[in-house]
Amino acid sequence: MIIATFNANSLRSRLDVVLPWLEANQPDVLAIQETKVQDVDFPLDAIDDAGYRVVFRGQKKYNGVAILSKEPVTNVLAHLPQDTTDQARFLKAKVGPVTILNTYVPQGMAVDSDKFEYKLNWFRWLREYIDKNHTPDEPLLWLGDLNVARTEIDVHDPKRLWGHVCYCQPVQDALENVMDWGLTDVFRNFYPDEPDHYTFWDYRAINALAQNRGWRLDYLMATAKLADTCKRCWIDKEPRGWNKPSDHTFLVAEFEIA
DNA sequence: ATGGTGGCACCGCCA
Repeated sequence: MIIATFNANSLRSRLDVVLPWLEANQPDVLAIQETKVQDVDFPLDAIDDAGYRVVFRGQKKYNGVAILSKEPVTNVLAHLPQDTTDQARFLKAKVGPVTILNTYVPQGMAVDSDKFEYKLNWFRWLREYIDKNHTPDEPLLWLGDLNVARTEIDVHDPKRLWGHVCYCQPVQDALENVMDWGLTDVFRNFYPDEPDHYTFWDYRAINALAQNRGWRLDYLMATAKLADTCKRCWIDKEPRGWNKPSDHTFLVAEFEIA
């Protein structure tokens, strides 16, 4: 079972990347963040033609999440109950035995902003949600754009970037607190202590991708039961068919699970 | 270089 995650920065603008990637890689599941499309305008036909079922939750202009799957999807929940602002950042679905929590965690804007406080709260709400509704012995996968670089090897310039909303002590603590529930960083399991593995390159910075000035902000966080079945995990930097400067890329894992 | 550009929907906001 191949499961992937991708921040699209507008799904409709990135169909020319997503559709060929689906065709070439045939994942069982692709979780997408920042679809940036209202549900009424979701590109259902294109996804259907690619051979995928899809559940989604979007809103105008910002955020938006979707889960594409070859197999039927059940147990769908389209908002994090504790988050009363309802910003289309959370989508839960079950595919086969695996519960998938697809999230677009708030970026946070600035550490002294209300949005940063919202970001920290968001992690707390997620921890509360899984505490109440799941157990660590289930095959569960929390994935998506988590907007946190976990450690100094997850950013290209840790000295300069320390204090950024995606790389500072409060967000690292907030993320680890969710992981403490019983989740493991699947990619890091395969490449412990190796720097220079990134999933995001800021397209506003000149040559960020070419010089690998990136961040690791996207994750597959699995319970032990699921992580133990993971045979490989990789960041797919191949789909450079972007007609615009790149942003996030695909993070993929293969699980040996029915 | 503490900037930059792209996306969406509106006359700016967010990343």
